[in-house]
Amino acid sequence: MNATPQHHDEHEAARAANSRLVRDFGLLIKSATRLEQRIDSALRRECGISHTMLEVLIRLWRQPGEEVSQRQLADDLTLTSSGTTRLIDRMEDAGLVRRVPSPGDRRVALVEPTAEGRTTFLRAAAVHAQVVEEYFVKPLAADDYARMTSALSEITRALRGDAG
Amino acid sequence: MNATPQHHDEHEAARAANSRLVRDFGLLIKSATRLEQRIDSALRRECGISHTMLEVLIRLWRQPGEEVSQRQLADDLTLTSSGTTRLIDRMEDAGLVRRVPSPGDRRVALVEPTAEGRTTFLRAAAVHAQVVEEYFVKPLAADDYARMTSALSEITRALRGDAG
DNA sequence: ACTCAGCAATTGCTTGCTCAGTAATTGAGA
DNA sequence: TCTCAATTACTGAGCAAGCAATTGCTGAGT
Repeated sequence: MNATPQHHDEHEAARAANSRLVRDFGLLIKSATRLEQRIDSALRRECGISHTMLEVLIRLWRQPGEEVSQRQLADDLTLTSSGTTRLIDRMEDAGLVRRVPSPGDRRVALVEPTAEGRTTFLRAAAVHAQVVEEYFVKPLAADDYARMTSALSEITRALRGDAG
Repeated sequence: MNATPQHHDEHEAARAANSRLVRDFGLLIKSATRLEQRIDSALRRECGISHTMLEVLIRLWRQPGEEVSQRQLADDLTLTSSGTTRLIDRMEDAGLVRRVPSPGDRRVALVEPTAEGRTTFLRAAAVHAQVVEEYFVKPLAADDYARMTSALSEITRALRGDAG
């Protein structure tokens, strides 16, 4: 046993790296990352779109008839406005959505799905559901699933609470 | 009420976008993404490192004395080997780690933390713990927290199970 | 002993994002 | 009515990741 400051720090570092908190939180990040990667590659392979694009399409059909601006999309997807601009560029090029000037405010561009966007969305949603079912629902007992989603709601609420 | 195929598809699309599965899974991705962003920006601001770099440091102190290759880091962090190469490049430039040729296999580069890496890690771990405590532990009842982590273990197990 | 399939790390190129800065438009207060 | 701070979208530059191809090395089968 050596009691130099270095040895003390090494011990502290090992403690920190193996703490409960670190381990558990790592699990959350890792599961989410891997799940998203899995969905993304399935969608690219089978529908030619990214997971982010699917999230846009989901948002566009959340409340049919609602006018959705890029700003709203940016907020809902946790993207910057420039990221959103270029995402919509790509989706427009792919024929999935179109930009329509807002009648009420000439600064905003509303985003609308096209007919092609709709058929792609229907296929993509099926792929998405299949992967989610397999790796999110199936591994969990029904009880755990319910608790998990309520816990996640709490977390997003806490995060939304303050700025940053 | 119009019964054209288009109307049927619109209805299907709205149903898909509002399904339980989609909503719940979106919650998981969004919480994880936002939490990670929050941690990343706190770490950059207060310690000058990214969240990914912290994950490397955590891994390096998981089993002190263990030899860790870039390949192992890549697997544990869910990164490609090229991504890992450049990540370690940056960390080496920042003085946090150093590459050491493996004595047993001249293909592999072992990654070791430096003294500076250790002090940075200790500060970063404190920042990390604080954010995790605030937005992951505190919003959850103790009971929910325990169930959540066991559920996450199940998910990672399911994901690890098959290739992908 | 030699070959060769396979693995570790690296590099060039591409993608998808952020940040910082810009231009047009809006709406609230003097 | 006019002004000006805030807001929307967009653009250029930069960064961190992935994919594909390359290099150097290893170890198993002949």
